[in-house]
Amino acid sequence: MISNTRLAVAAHIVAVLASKKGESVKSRYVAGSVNTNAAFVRRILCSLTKAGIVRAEMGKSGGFKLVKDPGKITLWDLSVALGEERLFAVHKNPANPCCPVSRGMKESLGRAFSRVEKAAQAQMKRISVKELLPA
Amino acid sequence: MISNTRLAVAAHIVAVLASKKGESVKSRYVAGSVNTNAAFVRRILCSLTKAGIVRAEMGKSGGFKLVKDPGKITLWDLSVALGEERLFAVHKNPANPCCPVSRGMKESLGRAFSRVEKAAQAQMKRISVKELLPA
DNA sequence: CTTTATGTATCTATACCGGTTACATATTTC
DNA sequence: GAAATATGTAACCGGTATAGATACATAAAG
Repeated sequence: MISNTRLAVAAHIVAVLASKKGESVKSRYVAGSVNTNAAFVRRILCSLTKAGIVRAEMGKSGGFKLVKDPGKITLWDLSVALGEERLFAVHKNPANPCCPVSRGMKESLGRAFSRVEKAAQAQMKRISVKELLPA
Repeated sequence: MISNTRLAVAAHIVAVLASKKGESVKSRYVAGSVNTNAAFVRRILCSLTKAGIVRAEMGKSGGFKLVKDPGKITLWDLSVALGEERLFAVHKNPANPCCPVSRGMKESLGRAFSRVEKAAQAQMKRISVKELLPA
């Protein structure tokens, strides 16, 4: 049902920063842990920076460090930072005005999906990055 | 977070069948309500048929009809029928064996995501197609 | 036998995902 | 001040998924 892995990668990235306990970490190092390239990691780190989860330091001897306590950064925080809070998509085909079912369907689906997403959201708020770290 | 709209379309399709109260409905008619083409609708109806939610009748004067009570067909039933029960994806990059965080990350993420999916699933089981129909 | 439905394969345009390169900008270091 | 090296971000690319469209074999009714 899902397409991209950005939430997973974001969580991985933050976990790496958390494991360094506030030290400055370079995107290249993080990329090594995720096993991807540094530019992709920076793209995600950029969203996290704008969300105030991470601080970026420019220039030589730059890098990234966590701003918040890893125990207080939840999966939901990351989803919001990435702008990916929706779990379902409704088709965009225009409703058929001749069909009563079609007329109300997209609104009904929107409400139904919102209920499910709300339940998921509640759970995501209960899972912090700290729980992803090795014991 | 989601890419495809098959669950939404499947729900729409079943709602149309439900509104016809067990009568046989042609894929072409359903396609008119969803505002898409009949082959796409049949592709989804095929999954629903295999899942026992719908019965297909071949040949001239063929069509589709609901097998189950619309009040007993849930969003979760449809997701299972479509083989789309996962909401999140973990990146497939191999773990970096030198990094303790990386070593455990994919398992940790799998567990975390499963918890969220379970919450979503519980909610999806509580929403039936009947609730999507106009009052 | 003709008509007309489903089942399914194939083709296509579009979009997205993630990898990659490149380079402007910022900041430390010398 | 100049060199070195980090982030920020745009641009491009190949792979893949989505959904639309056509086509046709198969099945059943008339």
